[in-house]
Amino acid sequence: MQGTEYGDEALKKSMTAELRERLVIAQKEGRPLRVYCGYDPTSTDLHLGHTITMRKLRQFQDLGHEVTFLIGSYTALVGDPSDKNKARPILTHEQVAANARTYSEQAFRVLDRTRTTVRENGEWLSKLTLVDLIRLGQNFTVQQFLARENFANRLEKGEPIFLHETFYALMQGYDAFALETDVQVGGTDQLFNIIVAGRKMQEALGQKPLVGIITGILPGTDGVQRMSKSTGNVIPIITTAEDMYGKVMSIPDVAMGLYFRLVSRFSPEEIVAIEKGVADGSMHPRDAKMKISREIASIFYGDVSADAAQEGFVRTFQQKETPDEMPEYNLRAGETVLDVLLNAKLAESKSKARSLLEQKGVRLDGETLEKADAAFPHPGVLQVGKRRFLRVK
RNA sequence: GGGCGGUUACCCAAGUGGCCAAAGGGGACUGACUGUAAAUCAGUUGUCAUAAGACUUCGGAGGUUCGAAUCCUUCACCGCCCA
Repeated sequence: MQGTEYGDEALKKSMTAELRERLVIAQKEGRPLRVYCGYDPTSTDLHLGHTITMRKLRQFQDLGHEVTFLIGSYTALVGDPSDKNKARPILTHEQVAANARTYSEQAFRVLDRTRTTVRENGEWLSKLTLVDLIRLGQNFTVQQFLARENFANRLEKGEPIFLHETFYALMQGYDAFALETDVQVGGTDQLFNIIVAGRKMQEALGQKPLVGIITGILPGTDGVQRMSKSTGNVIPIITTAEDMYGKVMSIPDVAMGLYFRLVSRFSPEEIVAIEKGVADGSMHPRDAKMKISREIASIFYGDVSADAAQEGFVRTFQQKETPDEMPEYNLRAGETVLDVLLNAKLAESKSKARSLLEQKGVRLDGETLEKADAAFPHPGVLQVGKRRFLRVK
């Protein structure tokens, strides 16, 4: 139950007890637990936030249980209203299919490919008839939905709650039934979908209600809002060790604890020791953050790449040397400073490029460039702001 | 189906005929300070133009006016109340 976040002690206790009980039952029956977590293919990239539940799945996997990586091909067509102030845009079949393709491949960065079943909930959800759906709906009341925090908030603010959004929980509950789920893993935003919808649905359809493993939610690089592509604060899985290391280094200190607990392999004792060190001043918070950055880069890219990323980071940002690797740009005859900034996509418009120059945010080999319309002085390392570099040749 | 209110830039939100490219806040970006942290301070934040200025933008379309985010018509969408 490490790294879980139920927001309610009683629920945590009962879930812990039920999990124990379920393990005993499964052992008697000589079968592993059926564990799943669903991921809606709403974008092409998985990010660090997704990996919390994936790591939980991995733990079950390593203990010999049966894990299903469920792609919410059908639920993505509806859009989960969880933790959203607004209704999500509805995706088309084509978008969902395209996103789903890339998902499982990324997931195997964490999951054991040979022991993972990948399924899509379209398999069973597409077969439900309207009458089936209505029958499923008989197990729930409007009040139960209105009691949910996010719906209640929207109701109070006079914002729309669309009828289709209520179907999402039903669909997810039906997934739990279709997979004969023993254990479902999900973030706190999934509390309702798992604990209310999933369990109730299973009970109504004659199954033993599942045990919910509810994990904490990882804040994004801003340190406050949940990591999500639409917020623009994600650390993607598919990137480079350098990028991943740098992005973790840029999170605010207050978010460090959650990163340690949710997405690292450090033991609770190690984490407490590090935090104690930071608190009593024996460890610089920067060094603690370097630890977690290296750790995360290492999980996805291995120790060698993680160490290299760390070295590069220290050289570039602590010793202010130019990084070894950076994008390159071939200077063409007659190009001005403005042209280069624009063509290399370091600025999105001429106005923006000009203001970067005015604000002394553009340097060539360490020298501040100021004249937008002057010919580009000479090949060298162009730096925009603190972290963007370009080798102009 | 009826009555009322609403739709403004990345987001929230002010503006109800010229002083509006549009207050304020958030976010983002740049600089200072730092630990590529936070906080703080200063600046930038529609496009084009060295500049003067020009052009596009206030849900869509049309109209009134010398002049519209602001008035009128109409369409679309949202909320509230009534049924």
